[in-house]
Amino acid sequence: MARTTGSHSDITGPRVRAAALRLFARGGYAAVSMRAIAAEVGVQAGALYNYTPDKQSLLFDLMQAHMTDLLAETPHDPSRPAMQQLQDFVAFHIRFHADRPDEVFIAYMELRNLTEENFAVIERLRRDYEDRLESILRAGVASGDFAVADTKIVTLAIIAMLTGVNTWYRAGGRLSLDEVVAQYWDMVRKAVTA
Amino acid sequence: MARTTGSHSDITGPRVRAAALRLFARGGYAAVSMRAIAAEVGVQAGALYNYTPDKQSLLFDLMQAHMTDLLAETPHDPSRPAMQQLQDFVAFHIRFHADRPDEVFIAYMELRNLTEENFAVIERLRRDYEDRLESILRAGVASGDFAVADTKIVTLAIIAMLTGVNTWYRAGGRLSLDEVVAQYWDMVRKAVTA
DNA sequence: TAATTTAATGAACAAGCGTTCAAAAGCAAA
DNA sequence: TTTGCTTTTGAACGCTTGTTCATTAAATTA
Repeated sequence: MARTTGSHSDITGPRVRAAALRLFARGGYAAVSMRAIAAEVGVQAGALYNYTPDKQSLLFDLMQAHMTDLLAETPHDPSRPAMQQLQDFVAFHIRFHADRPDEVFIAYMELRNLTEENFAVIERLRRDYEDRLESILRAGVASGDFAVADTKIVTLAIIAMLTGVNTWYRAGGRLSLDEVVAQYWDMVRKAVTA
Repeated sequence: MARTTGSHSDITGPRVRAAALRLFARGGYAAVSMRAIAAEVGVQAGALYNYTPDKQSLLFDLMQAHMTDLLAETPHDPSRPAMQQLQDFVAFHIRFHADRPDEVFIAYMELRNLTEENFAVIERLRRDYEDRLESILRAGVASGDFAVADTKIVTLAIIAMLTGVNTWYRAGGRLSLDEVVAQYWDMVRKAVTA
């Protein structure tokens, strides 16, 4: 009994999500039709509704999965010095985001296409992630390692700067990811120290 | 003869652009219908076509006007020390963008909804703006004022960081724009010096 | 092989899309 | 008041949208 009552195909389901991810990232949620997603999967539009209740859930599930992964993988070790925690965070953020350009693009561009309830959920996860960084900054200020006047502003500035990497970085380009991480860490380190 | 043959209303035209700007910024280009824009202006959809050949031109004209304004107002005085040119640039960028949240939002979010030709035009203007900053960084490196390994990366990092202000800054909030400018200048200055 | 469950089809739905255009309305000059 | 031009209307066009559902096909279990 490999197939349980009520279960759906374990092949088509992931392909639907993958197609939605690709197409949403390239064309934008509003501009991508269910028929276009179905065509990418090689199926008729009606079949998609075996795997998602509606188009909105398709978007929301992608964004929620991305944010949940992000939070689950974020390094977190308060026992380490703040400076090293910050370095770990910078390296992690750049690498994690470089690995998932489509997810990142959607997470930043399609917020306004979420329903009010769904938006609140994603926004909360985003804030949780920001809080991880701000905690590090506050620890560094407390220990005297960082010279930061307003940890909230610096948090947002660092995240904006790091996420900006995704607008230009391409694997196999002029710079390796190691070099990118090193350069950004150099800027961040200098910006938060006296 | 206040009205010249072939001219269009000088009242409705600007209102159409203003409505398109507002609605595109709030809902996204693809999700905003011509009928919605018309309703915002208080007119029927057909009337819009007295002021724009099509929806695409409405978007393109808004973005082009924004980028042209940006470039026209960017401070540029190579005779000043690089450090002061950079400070001027940072202050200008933050203030200019804070004044035009809708235009900025559209300019960053709706690039993919431009036709290929229109995209090339906007992309070129964006690159021109980046080059302004990179010129300042190169001058500072040449004069020994800046310690920057890769001016291209630092250019993109600074612009991403500064533009990020628009995601959270609201007039009348916790911080004045002067304070925001001061904090960001502090970070940028430290990041580009040894 | 027969019975049962799951997955996909393909047509249909009401609604909305960008755009066009003949007709009507509004206004300035003569 | 009449003439001529500008602007708006309102209907219509062909097409696409998200979603539903009875039917068919396929695969699994018995």
